[in-house]
Amino acid sequence: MQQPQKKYRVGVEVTLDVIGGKWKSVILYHLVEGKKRFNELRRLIPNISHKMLTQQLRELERDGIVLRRDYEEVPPKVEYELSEYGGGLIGVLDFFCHWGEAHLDRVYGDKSLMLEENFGGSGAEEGSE
Amino acid sequence: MQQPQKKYRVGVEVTLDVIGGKWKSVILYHLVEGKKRFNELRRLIPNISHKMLTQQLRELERDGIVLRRDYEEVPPKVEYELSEYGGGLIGVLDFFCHWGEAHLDRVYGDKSLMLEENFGGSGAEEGSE
DNA sequence: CTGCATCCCCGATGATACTG
DNA sequence: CAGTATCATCGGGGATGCAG
Repeated sequence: MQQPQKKYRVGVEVTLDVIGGKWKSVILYHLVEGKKRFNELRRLIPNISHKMLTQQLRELERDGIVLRRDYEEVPPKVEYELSEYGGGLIGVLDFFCHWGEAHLDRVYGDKSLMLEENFGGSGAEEGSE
Repeated sequence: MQQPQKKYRVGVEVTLDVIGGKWKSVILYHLVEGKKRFNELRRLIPNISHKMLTQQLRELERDGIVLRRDYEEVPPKVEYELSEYGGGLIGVLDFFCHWGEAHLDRVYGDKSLMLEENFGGSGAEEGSE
């Protein structure tokens, strides 16, 4: 979805470009729960790199899916949230989550075996607010 | 979705692995219309390479999304179609198509400018049948 | 804390050739 | 016509460093 010159043959391709990246929908999935700060998202998606998160957020922002609010303070504080337009994708994200779990269940018989355990259960929360 | 060892954090990731590839959903989109032969799909998706189509179809088949029927004749004749299980994705595929077109409209004001024109209009059809 | 640029590697993808 | 294998390439994405 970078260059307006890009041509598509079917609407499906467009949608995949917007939310189909390796991380896009995972980011959106977490934003459905509410506003999230940059590092908050990094903790929620431990496998994503700093660079990727920035990049994907930029694209989602450019496409109008998420809103970026910069509090312009020091230290920097930025929050990301689903835009109203992006809210139209919640239904699909929910379906994805549900379908994916059911698929694991169908294929392996026990989805719980496939989902990684929680990573930050050690109470490393920071109450900077 | 190759190795059963792969771990996921959220169902969303699973779904994206199954239908989120660059071509998966486009292939499925065309299969919604009905059975399609291999080269028929190649014509419908002119930008996909022979190898990619084969590979993606194999994965979709392995995941139970599409059914492969080999007529075992010469010349070879193979048809692909959406499985009953894969049919559960039609709703999403339809949504993707619709949402994608609306998105182009929203972003550029005229989606028709973005969709490539049909590719085989030069009458180069071969009536081998 | 958040963001941007650079370098670099590896895997995804395409081109080609060969088989049934 | 359909499938497989091999090789070359391109770009996605990770690691790192610097800036505000």
